Amino acid sequence: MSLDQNTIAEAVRNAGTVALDIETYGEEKGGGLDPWRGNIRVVTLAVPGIPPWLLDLKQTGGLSQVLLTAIGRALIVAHNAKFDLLWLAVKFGIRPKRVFCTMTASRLLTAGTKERNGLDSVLLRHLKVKPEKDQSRSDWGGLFLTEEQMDYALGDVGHLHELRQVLEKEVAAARLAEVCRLEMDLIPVVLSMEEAGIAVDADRLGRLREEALSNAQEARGRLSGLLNMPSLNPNSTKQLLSALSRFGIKVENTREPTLASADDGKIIPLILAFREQEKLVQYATGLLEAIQSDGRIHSSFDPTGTDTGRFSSQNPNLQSVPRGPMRSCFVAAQGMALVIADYSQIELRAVAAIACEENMLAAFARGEDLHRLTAAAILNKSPGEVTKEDRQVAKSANFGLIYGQTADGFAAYAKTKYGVTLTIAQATQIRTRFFDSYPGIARWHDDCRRRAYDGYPEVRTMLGRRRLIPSSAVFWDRFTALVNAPVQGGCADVIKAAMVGIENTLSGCARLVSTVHDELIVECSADSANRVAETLRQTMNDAMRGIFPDVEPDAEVITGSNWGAK
DNA sequence: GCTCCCAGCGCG
DNA sequence: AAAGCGCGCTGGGAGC
Repeated sequence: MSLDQNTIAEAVRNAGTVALDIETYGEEKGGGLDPWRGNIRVVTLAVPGIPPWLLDLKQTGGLSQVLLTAIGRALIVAHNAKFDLLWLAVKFGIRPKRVFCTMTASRLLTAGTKERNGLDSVLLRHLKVKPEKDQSRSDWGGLFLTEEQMDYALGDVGHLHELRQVLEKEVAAARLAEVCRLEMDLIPVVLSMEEAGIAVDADRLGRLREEALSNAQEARGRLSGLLNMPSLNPNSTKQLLSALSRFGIKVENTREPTLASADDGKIIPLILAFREQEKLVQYATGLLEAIQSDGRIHSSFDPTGTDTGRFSSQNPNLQSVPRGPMRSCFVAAQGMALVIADYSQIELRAVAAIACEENMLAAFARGEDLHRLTAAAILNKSPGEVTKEDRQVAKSANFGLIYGQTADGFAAYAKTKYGVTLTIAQATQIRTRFFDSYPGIARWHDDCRRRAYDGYPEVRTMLGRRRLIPSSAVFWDRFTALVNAPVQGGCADVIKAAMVGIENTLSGCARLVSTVHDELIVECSADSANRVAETLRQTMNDAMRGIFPDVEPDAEVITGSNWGAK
């Protein structure tokens, strides 16, 4: 068996590239998808022009160091490469740096559509190859592999080199080569972030959970007492609606703003309190369950998990952890520190650059607070007169109106989100003044409206990332995609470029542990924190300038012992 | 007992 | 022509 592996290793070295795929299993539920709990059963490998090899690790007893070294130095071709490479990193300690992920390339080509990007679909679409019978959910932990399993595992890997060639051509033809390069360079970075995970103070999180649990139970008890319904389940909107109606509170749904507007000072506050505490319990419970034996949470981050190019995060989702005490439970390991960095007002800066909005660009160049500037403009005040409340209104104006919000929508949002009551006339006036103050934004919206009307089929970021607009899309969906995707996607390009940049500027002295859209969290030794923070700030600003050269960047960094330090 | 969808809500 | 955008997770409840 080791002879076989030497032969394979030599072929891999000669080819300089290897396509690979793994099959995994786990005793626990979900263990087959979790490299910290499951095991690799099969590794299939292929170099161009030679039939693929299958290594059954129960037969070979593992992978030889020679083969591992060869794989580690080769250009890896894989479908969902991050998955396979994470397992190889955790189980064998190899971390290839050159990667071509066929799923990523396919996703870049299909972003915005409902096309599937599983290997079967992609092979069928690009190579007209029919899939083997799916064995991915079969038992890969058995004593012997079945013929079907082996055919399936080999079939997965056998076409990957050819697929890569075809995809690279299509990517180039679609002018996606630049964003494709970025995404491929990013894969090892994201993988090492997942492998690092983020440390959690389980005791602290446990106490937080207990507290929220008792608060929730108390609210629930008082609620059922007040309504005289011992069996009421306040999680059921159906039960809640009928209970409320019997107490004279007629509402059409039980969403938070609806209930807030029907506040009776007794029942409603209890419902809202219950919901809030219940939500905290849910988060805390999920996070506690996700802590691995190393005391850290290794979430999955998916760089092409969205239509716009933003990351998605799951198992658990680290991009929706409530602000406040829960974030303080995410900590630096012993002797380490966290550097928390975020791009200040990055979406507004991106909009200013994309729309060539001179007033905004000038304000950023002067280092001004744009929410304050907007407040002065829409409320017809001088910047010195702007109150905190004014600034809140302006903030919601900046974020809402830019993405197409109507006057009605803006009034409703200001009310529910900031408790600021506006008449429709006031909201309309604010909207008018906003676009008068920022004529570049107005022209850009006109342009997008025209394209939406004309059925323009795609929208791109400055880097070239593309979101296709399905021909079935109605006017409004087209318009919002046209104004939103270049901004959200452009900002995603920026933070991704920064993450790749960090590999060069900070490798060895710091490691990425999490990211939340405009925020990077880095862990480093406590005594290097200040130096790391400054390098990180510069790297992030450089990445921003690389993509939006016309606007002043502003990355802000903070160091501390936990995520709540922000 | 399982799958699917919806309502609701956390984040940027 | 429609009424800001982008996600993931949970529990309830319908349907098979």
